Amino acid sequence: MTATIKDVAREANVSVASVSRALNGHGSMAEETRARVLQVAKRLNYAPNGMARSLIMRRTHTLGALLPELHGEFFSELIRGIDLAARSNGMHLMVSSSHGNAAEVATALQAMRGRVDGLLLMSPYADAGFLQQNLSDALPTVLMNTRMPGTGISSFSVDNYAAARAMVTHLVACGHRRIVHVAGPTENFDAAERRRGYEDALRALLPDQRPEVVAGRFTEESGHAAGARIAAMAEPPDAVFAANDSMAIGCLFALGAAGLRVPEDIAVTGFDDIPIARFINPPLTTLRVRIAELGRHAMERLVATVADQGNPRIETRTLEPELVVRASCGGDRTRKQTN
Amino acid sequence: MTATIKDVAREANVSVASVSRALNGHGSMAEETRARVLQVAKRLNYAPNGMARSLIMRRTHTLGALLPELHGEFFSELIRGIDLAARSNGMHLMVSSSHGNAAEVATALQAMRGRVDGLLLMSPYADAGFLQQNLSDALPTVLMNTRMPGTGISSFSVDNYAAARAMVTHLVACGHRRIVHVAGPTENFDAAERRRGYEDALRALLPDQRPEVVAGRFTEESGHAAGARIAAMAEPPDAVFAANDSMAIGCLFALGAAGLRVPEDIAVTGFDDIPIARFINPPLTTLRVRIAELGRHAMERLVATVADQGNPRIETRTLEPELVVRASCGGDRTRKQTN
DNA sequence: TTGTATGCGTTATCAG
DNA sequence: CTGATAACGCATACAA
Repeated sequence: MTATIKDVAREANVSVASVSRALNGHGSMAEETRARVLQVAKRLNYAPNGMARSLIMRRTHTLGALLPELHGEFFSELIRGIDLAARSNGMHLMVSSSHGNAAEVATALQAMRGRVDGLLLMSPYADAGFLQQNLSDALPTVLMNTRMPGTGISSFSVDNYAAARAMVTHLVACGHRRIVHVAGPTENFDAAERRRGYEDALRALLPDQRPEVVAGRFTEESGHAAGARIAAMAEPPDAVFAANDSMAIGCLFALGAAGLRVPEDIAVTGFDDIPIARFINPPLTTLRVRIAELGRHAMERLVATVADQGNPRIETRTLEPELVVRASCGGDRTRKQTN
Repeated sequence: MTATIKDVAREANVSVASVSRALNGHGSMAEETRARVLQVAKRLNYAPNGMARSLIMRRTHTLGALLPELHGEFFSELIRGIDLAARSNGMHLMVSSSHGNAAEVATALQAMRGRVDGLLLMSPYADAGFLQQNLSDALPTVLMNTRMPGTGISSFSVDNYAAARAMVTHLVACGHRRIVHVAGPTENFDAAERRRGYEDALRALLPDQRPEVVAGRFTEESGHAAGARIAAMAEPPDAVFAANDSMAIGCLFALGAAGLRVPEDIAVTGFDDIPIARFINPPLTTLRVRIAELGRHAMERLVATVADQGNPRIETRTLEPELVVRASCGGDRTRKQTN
């Protein structure tokens, strides 16, 4: 059995109160006593029980992160930022994943109660009503990329719509006419926003072109499959805008395997700017979302909210991704089009 | 304030004991009472406090994972497996990272005490003595890729040495003579084993060749830098064996950017078979480590150990990575060498 | 079937 | 400066 505070007290011939004082540095006590207690504690390899401590202190020193998934480069980056912020603030991190639908989020939410001081929630599948109903207002919460209830909750999100429009605008400016969109899961809010941006921009800029969407699931595999389908089209498009980089990369390889040259025959662009995008060949034009930074900011806000308690300042930050043009698409393309 | 068991008891006109019974299904009670309690609990949106529950039950239903890092495709895969096993066994997951040295591991170990039912530890920087001293034998522990204390602790690891030898053997069989190794961090045990395998195999197979090692840090960036250095060598080698795929991929792009053709001029191979390796072009020959599966197995063992308690079966599994040959290197290469 | 009382390990309040 | 002792929220042996 692990040593408890009582064991230390007995061995050091003091009360448990004194042990607690010695360890936490509260109150004043004889230096001699303190030294003895500390020595015994070390000898017994004593470590305070987190549960008991949390129970009375009403602080678990743990922050929860409810994410739809843990897997893939996007979440890897996100977790990096989250972990960084948590750790640098002396907080533990509890992660929970695979919330493909609202019901699972509800369950996870319940399970976190009394285990964490605050919650970072990213749930692209839950709507405002659900959140309104399931979010305990006793538990400090920060939302990420989630349709916000509009009130009382800090929220960090990416302006998917505006960014998608920017990408389409860029492609059109490069002279592309038939631009296909490889979409994310239909129930996913981010995916829906990106698609909406694509469709609106296309209709506004190229009224004679009909938006054309190929389904994907945000994974490399699904991007690969989408690429294969695109390459097999009767008349392949001259540009592909994938809803995220993973799919863009999968698509890239599929198109290459099918004999299409990128970017000469067909341009491919993505969304996120995940680390691998820097190295991929042919170069990938994409929309840079500083994922890790976004996660870190959200977590920092959560820490502040937990610390403030009485005075929770609401922060709503919307980040517009930055267009990163890596593939050259200017001169040649335009000329080819105007010919 | 969040509702407690007392609130439910008061509202339902029963004792807290009855509420507890109703919720946990223990003991027998009038169906009518149970229904009333459950209804009140739902109305009050009551959820048991995890801390208090853990304190008395002596089970936190939480498993801890101490990893050197959370970032990158390798850990992304690992976490996937870990999370999968934890969740499918109804366990919460607490992660802790960035243990670049033994001291940090010790701190993290302390912090986990009393917060988790069991620990999955991957610490390529800690040695047997350290573990012997810091691992509480009260806390079920499973080791991953860690020099084992040899006794009493389940351990799952990759046979880095044998795999590295296999890779060198393959390269030599393909006709390569000057094989450079891009190593991982020197203090990292996995990295050291892979390097040892490379050196031993090279000395055994090609006694006239001197092992040549370029430093790396397991990251894509460091692989890229290593590739640049290799391309700049007076007489570039005809093969590169990187200690992991991330570096191999970074290296690949750097070599390509420097005008070297892969695999015609120089072969590049890696270690891990991370997901992206399937799509990369030119194809990457690598050593497949079923990372997610390894994580899942380790976690399953941990769950079993936690459940057994009195009778902890020790399981030591060593996984030998499988050679995945994606790049063709047979005919041409051999001919070129023999000319 | 139900309620009372005790304890889990800790911190905090109050006397001494 | 130190030691009892009461919480914290919950589960359970025991009594009713």
